[in-house]
Amino acid sequence: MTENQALAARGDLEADLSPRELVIVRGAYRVIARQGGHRLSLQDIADEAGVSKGLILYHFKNKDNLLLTTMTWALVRTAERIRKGIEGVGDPHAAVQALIDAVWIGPEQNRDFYLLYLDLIEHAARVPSFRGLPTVTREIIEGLYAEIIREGVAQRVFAVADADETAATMRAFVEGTFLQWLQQPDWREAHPRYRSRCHEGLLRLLGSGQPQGQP
Amino acid sequence: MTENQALAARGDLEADLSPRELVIVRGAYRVIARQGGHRLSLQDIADEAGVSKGLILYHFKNKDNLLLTTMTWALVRTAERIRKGIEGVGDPHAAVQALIDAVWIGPEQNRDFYLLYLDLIEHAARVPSFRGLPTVTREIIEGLYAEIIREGVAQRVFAVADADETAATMRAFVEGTFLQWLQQPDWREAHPRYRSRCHEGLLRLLGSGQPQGQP
Amino acid sequence: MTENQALAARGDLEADLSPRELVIVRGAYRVIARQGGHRLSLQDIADEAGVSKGLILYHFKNKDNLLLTTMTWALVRTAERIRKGIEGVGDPHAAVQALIDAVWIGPEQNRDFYLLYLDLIEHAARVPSFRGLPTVTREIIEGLYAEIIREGVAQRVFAVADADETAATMRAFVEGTFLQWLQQPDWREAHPRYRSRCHEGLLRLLGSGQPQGQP
Amino acid sequence: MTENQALAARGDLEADLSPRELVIVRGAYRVIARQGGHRLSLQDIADEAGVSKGLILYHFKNKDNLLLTTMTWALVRTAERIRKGIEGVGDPHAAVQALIDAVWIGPEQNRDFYLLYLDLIEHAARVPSFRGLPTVTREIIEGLYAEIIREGVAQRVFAVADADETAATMRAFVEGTFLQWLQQPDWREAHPRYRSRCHEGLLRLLGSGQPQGQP
DNA sequence: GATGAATGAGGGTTCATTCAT
DNA sequence: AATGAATGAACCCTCATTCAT
Repeated sequence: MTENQALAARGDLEADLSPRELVIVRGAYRVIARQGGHRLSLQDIADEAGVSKGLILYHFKNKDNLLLTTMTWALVRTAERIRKGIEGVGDPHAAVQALIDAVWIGPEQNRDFYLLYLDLIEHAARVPSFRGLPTVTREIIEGLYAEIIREGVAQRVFAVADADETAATMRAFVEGTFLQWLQQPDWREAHPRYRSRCHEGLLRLLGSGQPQGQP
Repeated sequence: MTENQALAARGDLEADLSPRELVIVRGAYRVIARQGGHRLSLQDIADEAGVSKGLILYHFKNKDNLLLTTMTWALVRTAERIRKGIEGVGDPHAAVQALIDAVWIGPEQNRDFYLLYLDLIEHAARVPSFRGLPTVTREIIEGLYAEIIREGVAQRVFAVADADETAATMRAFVEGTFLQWLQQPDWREAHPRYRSRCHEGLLRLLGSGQPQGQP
Repeated sequence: MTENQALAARGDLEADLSPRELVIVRGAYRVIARQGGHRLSLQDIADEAGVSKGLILYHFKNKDNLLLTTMTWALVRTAERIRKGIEGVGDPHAAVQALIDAVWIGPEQNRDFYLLYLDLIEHAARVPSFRGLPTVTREIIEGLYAEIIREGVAQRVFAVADADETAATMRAFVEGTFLQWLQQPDWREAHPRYRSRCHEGLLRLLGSGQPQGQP
Repeated sequence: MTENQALAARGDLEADLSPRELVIVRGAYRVIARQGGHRLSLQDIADEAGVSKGLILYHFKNKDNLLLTTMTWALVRTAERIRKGIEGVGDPHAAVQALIDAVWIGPEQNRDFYLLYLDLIEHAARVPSFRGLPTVTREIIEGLYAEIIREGVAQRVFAVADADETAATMRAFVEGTFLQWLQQPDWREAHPRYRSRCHEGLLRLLGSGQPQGQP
């Protein structure tokens, strides 16, 4: 697996943030995960981050901008984690396994991130300044998927006609599965089950699943 | 296809709403679709519905309750529409086609509904009174899917081990596809493309897709 | 003296204000007079008027609009008072006297009004929505002056070439005199002195003053 | 025309200001002229002057003090300019002409200064530390006027009983004329007209105007 | 049933001022 | 001398909710 372009281009976002700004962004991330992108006040974030409300606006100009920065930061951080998880894995099936491991890391972390992700989509649909985010996300994530697919196709392990198309399909399925899981009242316990279901579904979409109900 | 239990149990929601309440709920639905479940005031809804702000609270007690009612109404209405679309269709492949037709009805309608659906998930994750909604939705929708699957398996058209498990997988894939589509800047034009992709993905998950790249 | 057009057109401003709005406007006037158009908060006005802060914005939409309404109200009320003071006075010299009496009514009232008037000019110079106010004021006030002048000229009491031009000059002088007076540390005691000076200056500008230094 | 006492006493204000302080005061003057004495932040001034916000407070202790210094500086600078314009002019009529030339120097400059002057009066009326400013101004300006008057009376060109009283009247008229002019929507084009009107009014107040309407 | 005046809590934002560097 | 990060008070405004009519 080689370096991903779009991700690399964004990989230095942390470098753009001063230490103090990172503290605020991390606090904002925790509060968004806990309360949602709409049910939070700057005071909540200030308290969580241990700074004054004024300082947040001193660094981020306004609330929307802080939200945008925080969401971008979370996205990039997550993509980076996935990228590291699958890089250097040569065997396609092992790569899919590594992908699943990198994506389904744990109930709390996944729930935090995907609730924020839904907020992001909602914002992108209605607030102009957030419009660009989904495209960036898409390129990063689907790029990672496509690399796995191409490698698998090259090794004749996966039967797939169009790598990019299938990457998009895979992402749809992964995120759809998270959507279901988020809605489970027992999401904590259900995590491994959805994780397996996701794994199996991916293999099936890659034309590599074992036909069910056979020995 | 027989009557769905969970849906039937909720099918009389409209009967619970007085004509005046229906006017308000419909107005609320339009405003939520346009502005999102958080960026709306009771005044916005009152204006849209052509009633006074006081009347809304007279009928719905408080804002959260109106939101809950509106989301339930939208959910039930949509499920009912899908149910009608596939009932009486005997051939499994035709049933899948009918399902796709009933679900992917049009860019504007789909966008309105799925943005509201994201709001719903977000609310369910954080507001106690919304907690029950996803389970109801799940039973309704996956029940419809399962019926199609069972019929297809009975006719030996679909190769599927566990109908309920596959129904859940299908729903994950359908909603994940909508999630992708929502994020497209050109969602209006992209609608048919995602619709096809959804159709093909479903067949593949049902063990009935044409192996790509083969005659 | 006949009815003034511009004034009459605005004379029903009070009719546009509901009783509650009048209470707020009166409170706002007192606070502006005391603290200035910039050093006041909505809370100050709410306290002065004995209403809640929310009610002010319910009726006036925003602070600027309340200020604009209040200034217009003060202007119209003052113009009306002057108009009433001089109407029906036939003798030109008596009319000038009546004008002085109507304008220089008392230290506190004059100070309140002219400090607000300065705020008004400052606002008109910089806030677009206030731009129209000075023109209205001008037409009302100078119209009153012009009527006195024309009557005096008709009776061959005043020697003036252009009534409108002289009206403007008179107003400049009256307001300039108030400007001086406002700056007096002992404005309360100085009131009669400036009043006299204003009276004499007016007569002189009307070509009717006694040449000073003569018996 | 001899040296004016009050002016001389303040004439060394520039000497009190370090070069850096002058830069700040000049910047503050520009910002006040543009935005008004209330609608400006220290940051605005810092940006305009090209220094840091901290430096302003280092030199001027607090915002009010900077405003006071800036207004005093503008006042003294203007008075000085007028004094230079009329000094050495022996003929009374020529002196009045020189006064007009020195006072009505141009639309932009006049507007900047007189809007600041209104701010000054407003501040003087309400902020204790500004209370002394108008008296200083008065002594400076009226002193200049009085000198012209006394010279004209000595030469039997002006018919005036009390030079100081008339000086005050003249100033009232000049400033009142500026007040009118400031309120003109077309103040740029109206400048010459008001300038003439001011000139004629002054002559009339000095008992030297041509009786209008006579050959 | 229906309206809309009225309230008050809370949120985002501005900004003078302080202070460590 | 000079900077700018940091604070906190104050402000305008929004809005769900109450209630008299």
